[in-house]
Amino acid sequence: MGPKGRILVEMYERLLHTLGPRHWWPGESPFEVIVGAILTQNTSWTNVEKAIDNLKKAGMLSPLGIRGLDKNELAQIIKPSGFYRLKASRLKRFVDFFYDGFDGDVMQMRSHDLHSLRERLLKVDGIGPETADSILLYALEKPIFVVDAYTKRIFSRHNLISAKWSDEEVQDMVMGELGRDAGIYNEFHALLVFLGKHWCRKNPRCDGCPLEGL
DNA sequence: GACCAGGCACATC
DNA sequence: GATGTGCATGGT
Repeated sequence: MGPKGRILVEMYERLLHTLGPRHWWPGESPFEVIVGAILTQNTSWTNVEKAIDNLKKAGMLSPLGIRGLDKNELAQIIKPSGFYRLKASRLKRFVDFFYDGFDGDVMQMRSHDLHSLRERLLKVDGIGPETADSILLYALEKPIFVVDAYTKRIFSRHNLISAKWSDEEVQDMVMGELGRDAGIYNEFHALLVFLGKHWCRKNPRCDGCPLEGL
């Protein structure tokens, strides 16, 4: 582990101790996590919750449910999450992929290795790097670190990266420094998002931030 | 009423 | 490779 790794560990420990474990991802089943990952693309989580509640009330929060729904009906159900026509198509394409490749079975999908799954997910139209990685980590418990806008903002603020780094470069750096550990990646990403949402946004000047001085 | 939110695909240079 | 645009709702 290099100097950056030591800063990452310090950052992780401080966040964990001050904020506490985040128990991510919110969702009662791996499939719900996957749906949330697609619906939250460039969208606030409160809007996603409304859409997921609608799906639950309609009894359609399942692979079969979504597969059986007409795309326009699905779009109406998930409307609060925004980009609803686009996301209806993306959900439908994911469940098609899920049945074609894995019989709609999370355990079967989980039995494949990380890198082949990532490649296959990225071929699904509407699933990009962050959505794929969130699915891999939070629904399938694969050891991959999720990079999002918060991650890059916080890391570059603390001089671990420059703003120019690609998401993949950031991911490689973190995984190289911390080693492969799904539990750490899970908690770390959750803590960074929590910090970004509940601290950075309200305190842009960083007064009293848990990471002050780092 | 602007601005933002846990992206992604696609066009253009 | 870098940059710009459409997609849409609901909260601040």
